[in-house]
Amino acid sequence: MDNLTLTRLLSETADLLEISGADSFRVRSYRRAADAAEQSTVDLASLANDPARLLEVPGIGKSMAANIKATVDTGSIPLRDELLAKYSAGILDLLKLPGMGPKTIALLWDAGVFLAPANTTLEPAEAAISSIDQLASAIDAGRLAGLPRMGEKQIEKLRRGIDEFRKSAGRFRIDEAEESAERVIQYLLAFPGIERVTPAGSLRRGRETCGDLDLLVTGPACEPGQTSAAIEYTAAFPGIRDIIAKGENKVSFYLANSLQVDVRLLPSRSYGAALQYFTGSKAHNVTLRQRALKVGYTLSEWALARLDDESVVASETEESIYAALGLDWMPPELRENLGEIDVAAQHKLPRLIEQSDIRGDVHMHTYATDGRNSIREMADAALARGYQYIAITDHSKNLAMTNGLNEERALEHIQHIREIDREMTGQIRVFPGIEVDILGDGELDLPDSVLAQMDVVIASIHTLFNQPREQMTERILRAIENPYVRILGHPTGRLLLRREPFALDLPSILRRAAELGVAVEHNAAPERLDLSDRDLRLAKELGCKISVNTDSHDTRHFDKIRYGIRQLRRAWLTPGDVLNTLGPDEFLAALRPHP
DNA sequence: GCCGTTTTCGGCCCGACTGTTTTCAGTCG
Repeated sequence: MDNLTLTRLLSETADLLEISGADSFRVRSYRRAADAAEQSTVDLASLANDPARLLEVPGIGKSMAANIKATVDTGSIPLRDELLAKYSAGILDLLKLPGMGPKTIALLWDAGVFLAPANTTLEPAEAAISSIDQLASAIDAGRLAGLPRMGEKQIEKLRRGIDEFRKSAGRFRIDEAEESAERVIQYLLAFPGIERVTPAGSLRRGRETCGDLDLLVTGPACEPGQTSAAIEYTAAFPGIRDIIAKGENKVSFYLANSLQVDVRLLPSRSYGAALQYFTGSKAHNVTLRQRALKVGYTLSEWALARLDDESVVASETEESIYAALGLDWMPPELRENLGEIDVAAQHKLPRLIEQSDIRGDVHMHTYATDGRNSIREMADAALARGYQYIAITDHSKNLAMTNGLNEERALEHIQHIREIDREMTGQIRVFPGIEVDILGDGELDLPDSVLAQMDVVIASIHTLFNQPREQMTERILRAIENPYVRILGHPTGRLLLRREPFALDLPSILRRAAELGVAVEHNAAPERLDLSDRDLRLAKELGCKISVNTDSHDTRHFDKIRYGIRQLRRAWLTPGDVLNTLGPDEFLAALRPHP
């Protein structure tokens, strides 16, 4: 039972409780426990028989500890099973529909919308329809009309929501969301009277995916009473597919790619409060507001104000709000309620790693294999970025598809790399390297005699990634035992939103890598970002060396480093935690020594 | 269901928008 499963079970229990009309604070405690499981770097299930340690986790009390134990023993939570027996599992999908909350589900449930239709002669495959499908057919059959709060518009909203759900269930990668945001921002800035547009929400916090886009807009056209022109202009953005809502201060719509965008117009005097509020995260804001209450203030998206006479204490900038609460300003990446507020109160926030700290990139390909540029072109592009070193790490022979290097070509390639390195003396170092493939049995596909010539040996899995978990784990553990391996490449193989990560026992791998001094790569490409912020925190806790690289196949790809950096920041990593902040000689010296 | 510098009981974050409810409930972030 991993934390992810536990998180799902706990939050499903919370959803079901809410539908059943349970006490909202009881629901909240299940959600808090789910959050705790999601964020924890320790496998909570492994502590099931150690209640004392479980109870140390904030949000876990006696009942939750018992629930966790039950999940280990039975694979589920008794309360969840009980509720699922009453409702059906598919009912949880309904919560994903816009406008559909627990109360409405309960209403529809009581009205019998989800009872199996009588007299069906459906084949079993067709009979197994989801609650969403049942809802759709209930709408079509007109069975919602006449129910309380179910007017024409409400029903139409549900119908649209179902279409939306079927078209794109899910989140958007941060780079895609960023690109969409940029288009809307450019459009908005063209309006006279709009001065500033700032993305808030998960995009500002640098999460790897975004569910929707929050854009905060300010300027003379956003002052109270003056907003109608700007609202109409916003609603006329040519990329809009459907308007969801249009009010005095807010327009919500779907873009053609189904990304939801919320544009909010704000008076400049509340800009800081709004930015703070809409940046979140929700958990961070809840804790912050509790803190405000304790000192006699109330915090909303409009201002931090005194409770007694409602006078405004701070509102124009985030800094002033945090300062009024005795806190240092916090980078958005830290605002996940993982202790940042306490640390900010002690004025001990770490100096997070920044893109400008990065002095080299040691994973990239050239047209010797599947890259698109030469060694020299890659080196020039890296130099133009201000890097002090790179490593050329083309593929090895097992990846025939990429024209991977065999022994002979690999040795030849090294000579070319060394030539370029000499040519560029005094400008940038170019290290010879290789991305060697880990075979199905954990062996590498090039002999040690070749690897011994390389400064940077990255071992990565490229094939057979569907092997069972134990086998995949064993395979990587064997590979990093090879004394020439200095970096474990894209360790989880995750391709965000396209493929599941490898099935792996990542903690065991990280632990062993730390023992051996093998660095673990954080692949910075947004479609990879293969170590989540939680994985990165674990890697740091275990004392792993971390190398952040772009795996560039093209000179233009170097810029992807920014996504990797944001993920590192979300994991509270400082320059000292990441090898690439070192200079060229120090970087090589920090890697596992050659035998 | 959790938690404690007022509390082992009695609290637990806040406001806007929507649709339909002529005064407010539900959803959302």
